[in-house]
Parts: sequence; structure tokens; C-alpha cells
Amino acid sequence: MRDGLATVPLFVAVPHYDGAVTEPKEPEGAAPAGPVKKHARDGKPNATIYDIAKVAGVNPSTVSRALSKPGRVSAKTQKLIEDAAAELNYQVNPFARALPTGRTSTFGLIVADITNPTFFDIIRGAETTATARDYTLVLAESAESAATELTAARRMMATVDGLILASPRMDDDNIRALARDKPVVVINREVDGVPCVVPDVNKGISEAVRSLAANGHQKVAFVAGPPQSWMSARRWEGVQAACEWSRLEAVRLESSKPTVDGGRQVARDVRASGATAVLTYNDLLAIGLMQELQAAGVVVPDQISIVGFDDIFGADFTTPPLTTVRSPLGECGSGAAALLLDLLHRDLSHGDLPLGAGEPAAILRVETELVLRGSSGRLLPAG
Amino acid sequence: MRDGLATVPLFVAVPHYDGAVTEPKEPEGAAPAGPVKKHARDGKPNATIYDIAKVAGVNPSTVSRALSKPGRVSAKTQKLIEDAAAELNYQVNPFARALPTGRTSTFGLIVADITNPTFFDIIRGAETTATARDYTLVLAESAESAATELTAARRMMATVDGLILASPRMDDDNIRALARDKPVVVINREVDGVPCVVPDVNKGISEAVRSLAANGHQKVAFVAGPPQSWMSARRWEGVQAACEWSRLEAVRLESSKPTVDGGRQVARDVRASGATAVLTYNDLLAIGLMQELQAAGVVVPDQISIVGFDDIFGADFTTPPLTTVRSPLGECGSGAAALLLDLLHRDLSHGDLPLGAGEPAAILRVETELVLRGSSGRLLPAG
DNA sequence: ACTAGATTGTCAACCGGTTGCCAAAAATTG
DNA sequence: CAATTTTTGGCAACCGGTTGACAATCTAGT
Repeated sequence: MRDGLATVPLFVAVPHYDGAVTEPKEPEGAAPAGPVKKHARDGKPNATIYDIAKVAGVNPSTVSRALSKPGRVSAKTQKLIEDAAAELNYQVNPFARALPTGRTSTFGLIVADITNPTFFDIIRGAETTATARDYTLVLAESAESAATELTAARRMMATVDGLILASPRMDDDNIRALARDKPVVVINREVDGVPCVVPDVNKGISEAVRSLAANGHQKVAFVAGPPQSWMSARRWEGVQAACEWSRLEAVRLESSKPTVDGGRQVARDVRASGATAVLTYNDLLAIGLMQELQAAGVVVPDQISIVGFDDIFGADFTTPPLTTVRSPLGECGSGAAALLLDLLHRDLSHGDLPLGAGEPAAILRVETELVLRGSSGRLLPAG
Repeated sequence: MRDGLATVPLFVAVPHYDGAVTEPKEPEGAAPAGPVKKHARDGKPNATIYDIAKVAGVNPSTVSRALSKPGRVSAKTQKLIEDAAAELNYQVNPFARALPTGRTSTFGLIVADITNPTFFDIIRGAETTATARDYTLVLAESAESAATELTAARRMMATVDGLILASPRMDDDNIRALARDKPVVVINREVDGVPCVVPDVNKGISEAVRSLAANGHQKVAFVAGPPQSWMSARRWEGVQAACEWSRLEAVRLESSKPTVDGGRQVARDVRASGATAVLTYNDLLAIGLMQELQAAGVVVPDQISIVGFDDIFGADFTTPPLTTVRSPLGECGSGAAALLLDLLHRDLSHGDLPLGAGEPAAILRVETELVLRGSSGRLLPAG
């Protein structure tokens, strides 16, 4: 119903605008008589519920109810009001609504780095789900800094109904503190007591390791990500476990930073390790590593197999295209948004739920899978 | 251990909206002693200016002035109020402020496709500039549809102080209509009467074409983008002009869509054209084209040179890495944001500016440059 | 027809700042 | 020291919705 109001007048809006179109044509005649604010409320002082009330001949509060409490007013009054609203091209003033209710129909998403392709699909997933449910997404970037992240989060808390933290850098306690204030959902990390969306790395990793084992590899290196990364730890655990299961040897190497450049830098360690297959914390590292190895004359995958993580945009641009353990990032984003919206609606319906009594925070696990491309394969005998 | 892992359920059920279920459960008996709203204002009922006023012993309006009108109150009252505010950990309620003033310290950015890497840097540039000036960025996606774009724009207009449209799909009149309502800045397109930020393609293109000419190429193909794309038209014009100047032959080819896939599809036309060098509307096309040509055994750049546009993320992942005409996308984003903020502040300072009398809408042109990588170079004699 | 009960609409008090107007207080001047 | 100007703080009316309490109206039951 409400939506109908917002979207139906799409075409009604045309008359609304073309009145103004004629305006500029006017200067021909006389000098602009009255000074006109450029972006003002002069032409169309956005209709209010009071205007509607006047047109429909009812009380403003009745208008308010007709527009937000379905069934609270009689069918005919409802129609009367809706017609008036349509006629006046009414749209609610979100601020006026937010003031007394605290609800803003908005939620925040904080990512570590807007230009990191890992987040693209997360952002899109969240945005799509939000929009579909008539929520607005506000985006902020933490520039990979825990402090900036916390600041951004605090700032947002004031204006949003809930918050999604994608791969947060701040520590668990801060996250829980935020979650105490408003619903928070975390992506790519588990935080006790806070709803999370995490890719379950095990399936993807075991597929990858099994594939490597089947191709004759015996020693696998894992290039780790940032020390404080929860995900990096999980991936290393997964690799260890899978290697154990497949009776492969696993060694861990450190990277300076989880970027293409970091991948280049770790190349010498990789070669020194003697491993014939490498899994890297993310695709960026894998790509840099592959570039550097190839530049040194190493043939991929004949001499060394490379497997990344995430399946980011561009992972298939390389030669050979990158084999990678895909996380359904878009799903993470939309899943987080959906989770958040559920929390919001729950709060709405019976907000006086005892704090401790609630069921444990939901954890949404999404599956990972191996995407087999050209950068991994059978090891060729040296020669 | 490993075994257990394999059985981890794909999705842990997301607790669903079961308000109706829990409610009846309550008759159970003694209600939980202290019913506590989960996300409530109980702990810290966000301090208001009234609280501050009480603490500081002044009138709320004085607090308001102290906090927003610098110099309007005496130094000692100021200090008194600031201390009280700090003590109470006060932060303004943005909605309460927006309601009477209409100012929201927020602006919107609408992009055609959040997952299109072209926009990544634009988004970041805008976000960074916005945040630096204490504005918040709200993001929306038009999913490449003019109608969705317009809807999103209209929806946003209600809650933002201004709007940035990146490569908008809607037509000029609609953009101007929006611009009449609130400040609007357009990226990647020129719209009469609306401030724009556009990369000036000429420098980059002439560098590219000169480089091709110097490498012995004589016939250049341009793979165009969407017919309605303003930018595509500019680029084709630029290519034509530069080719004329360098006395090269230029032919235009059409693409089905400006994506990697579109690039693959256009490969046969490219080969049929007889051109030895190709410029494509964007990098995605270039990458797809290169993949397809290479798959068919064509050696790049020995047999054909490929030059893209934009220098998107991943353009250097290819083998050979892609030569491309770089648009400073980040600059576009931050430039647009800066332009918008200027407009906002101008409106603020003397809002009663006559509509027609203002100087013509600003056009910010940013420079493009050739990024020479491996996909273009000297033509080798067939062999 | 008369009343209990359910619907539906109205009144008025918020939500938390902002701002025009005015008077008290302080500073400047004659 | 009085008269005048400038500061500074207070009062109150908004901004545009929401919502609890209550009254009016309508429906149904006997």
C-alpha cells in the first residue's frame, strides 16, 4: 500500500515537472520580476499530510493513519485520502517521520575498501535487497583502519536503523557495543553474540586440495593474509585440515599485504618453500604471485599451481585464468541485509523482548566452491 | 574432524519473523523481571539540547546557537555549553535538524552498475570528498535502466542535499528537471545547464593514435559502446579526428553490449575489418576481444594492437597487460562531489540568486592519458 | 428500541532541533 | 553619569509527521 503510493505516481510526476519546464522560456518577456531561489520550495512546496487532510476533508492524523496503519481507517476514507495524496503528488518527509519514531528505513554498510573488488558484490547484494524492501543503503569506507571504521560506525548509528559491517577491522568488543545499540550484522567474521554471515570455507578448500592431490601435488603452500584477519585464520585452518585428510604437506607463508603487490613480494618465499601448489589468502595475492612467477620464467600451471580465494572480478582475465575458491559475495551482502531486516522487523513487532532471553545470534553460513580454471593442474616433470 | 565438516549444513536456518508465535507464549507466568528493549534508548537516551541546557543552566535555544552558530554566544557561555555537551556525550539528532532546515548533510550518488569497475573509483572519490567535508554519501544503483534511475533519483531527492549522476541513462530533460529541484552534478556526460564533470578524451586518444601510427599501423577500428552513450560518441569523434590528423584510416564497429562478452562477440567483425589496431569503447570490451582473438591464435600485439578505455581495475591482469586511455575516475568522483558541495554552499550563502542570472553551469574537464602497456605495439610482418 | 461493543475519526501532545523577535545586559560614547 | 549601540540570552512558534486517549458513529445483540 505504502509502496503503491510511492511508486505509482511515477507518471503522475510528469505534469508536476513540466510546469517548471515552461518557466525558463519566460525571460523573453519581462526581466525576471521576482528573485527566485534556485533550488527552492517555491514552485512545489512539497505537499504535507495537512494539505491532504484539507483536500480530503479529514483530520491530519487520519491521513497519517491511512498512510501508515493499514486497516485503521475505513475503506472509503482510505480511498479519499489516497486520491488526494496522488493528486497532490505527496511523498512523506522521511525526517518528519524519523523524528518521532526513530525509524529511518535506512541502513549502513561499512566496508574496509571501496575499491577492493571483494566488496563489490557484497555492496550490490546489500543494495539490491535493501532497495527491494524499500530501505536505503548508506555506504561508508573505513580505509582499512579500525579507528576510522569505528568513527564511521558511530556516526552512522545516529541515522540508520541497522548496520552491516563487512570484514570489520575493529575488535569484537566494539562490535558488540554497537550491536547493543542497534541491530548489527557482520560479514566475513564471527563475533560472539552478533548475527554473522560467513562463507564456510571447508567445502571449497577440500575441493581445491583434493583436486591438487589428484594432480600429483604433495606439498602445498598457503600464503596468509593480514594477521588480524579472522578469515585468513579460517582459511589456513581449512587448508591444514584438508591437506591432512589428503595426506599432503602444508606450509604457511606470510604476506606483507593482501594485494597484487604483496603477491609479487611473496614469490621468492614460494619458490624457496619447494611447494608445487599454492593457495593464497585472496585472489589479489594469487594474481600478483602468478605475475611475478611468470616474469621469472615459471610456467603456470605446469611447474606450479596457483589457487586464489573469492573469485573476484578480473580473476579470469589472467593467463592462465585463475583457479579460485569462490565465496558467494553477493549472497553474503543480500543475506546480511535480509538478516538485518528480519531483526528490525522483530524489534518492531515486540520490542520489549528481554535482552538475554533472545535466541543466540543467528549465523548464516554460505557455501564456497572451487572454480577450476587454468592456473592449477597437473604438475609436469621438470625439464 | 574433517568428516564433520563435510556435513555442515549449507544454510543455518535464519530465524524467521515469528512474532506471532512468541507472543502467545507469554502467559507462561511471571514476565521477565525487567523487560528491556533490545535496542533501546534506555541506557543512554541520547542527550538532547534540553539536557545540555539544564546542565549548563541556559535556554535550549542558546545551546542550539552555541552549537551551530559560531560566535553567536559569548565565549564563556560557549564553553559552559560545550563542556556540558561533552559530558553528556551529546550528538545532534540529524533528523531533528533536517526537519526545520531542510539541510541533511547528505548527498546521493547514482551509478548504472555497482559491479562495473568503472564506477569503483568514482564512488570512492565521491565518498572520500564527501566524508572529508562531513557529508554522508548515499548510494543507489540504476541497474542500467533509465526508468529505475529516475525512480531512484526521485526517491533520493527527498533525503539529500544534492545528487551526483554517474553516466546517467535518463534523458537530458529529466536531468534538468531534477537539477531544478536540488543541485545535481553529472559525471561522464554533458547536459546543457547542469554542472558536469567529463574526461576530455582528446589528449589520451591522440596519444594513443599517434603511438599506433608510429608503430606502423594504418587502419584503426573503433568498437563503439551503447548507442545512447554520450561518452561513446565523444570517443568515436576523438578517434576519427586523431586518425585524420595522423592520416590513418578509421572504421567504426558496433558492439552488442559493453562487456567482456560483447568484446568476444565483436572479434570476428574486428578480424573482418582488416584493421591492425583496435580501440574499444571500454576496457571490458578490449579484454573480451583480446581473449577471443588469442583463443583463435591471433598474437597480441604482434598481429593486432588493442587499446581500451578507462584503465579499470584488472586492466593490467591480462597477458599482455592492456594498453588503455585512462580516465581519472577517482578525480571525477571527487571533482563532482566538490562541485556539488560548492553549489550547496553557494545556495546557502545567498540563496536568493535569480535563476537565469547565474553563470552558466560549470563544466569540469579532467584530462585523459595513454597508459602504454603490452597489448599495443609494432605490427610484425605476417609470418 | 436500547445498550454493549466494535469502528473510525479528532484532539493534542510530543519528537529535537532552528530561528525571528524582543528584552535584558554589557559595552561604547558623549 | 546618562544615552546609545551592540551583545547575548530567552520566549515561542515552527518543521511534518506519529500516537495515546477519547469521543462520536456505527453495528450488532436481545
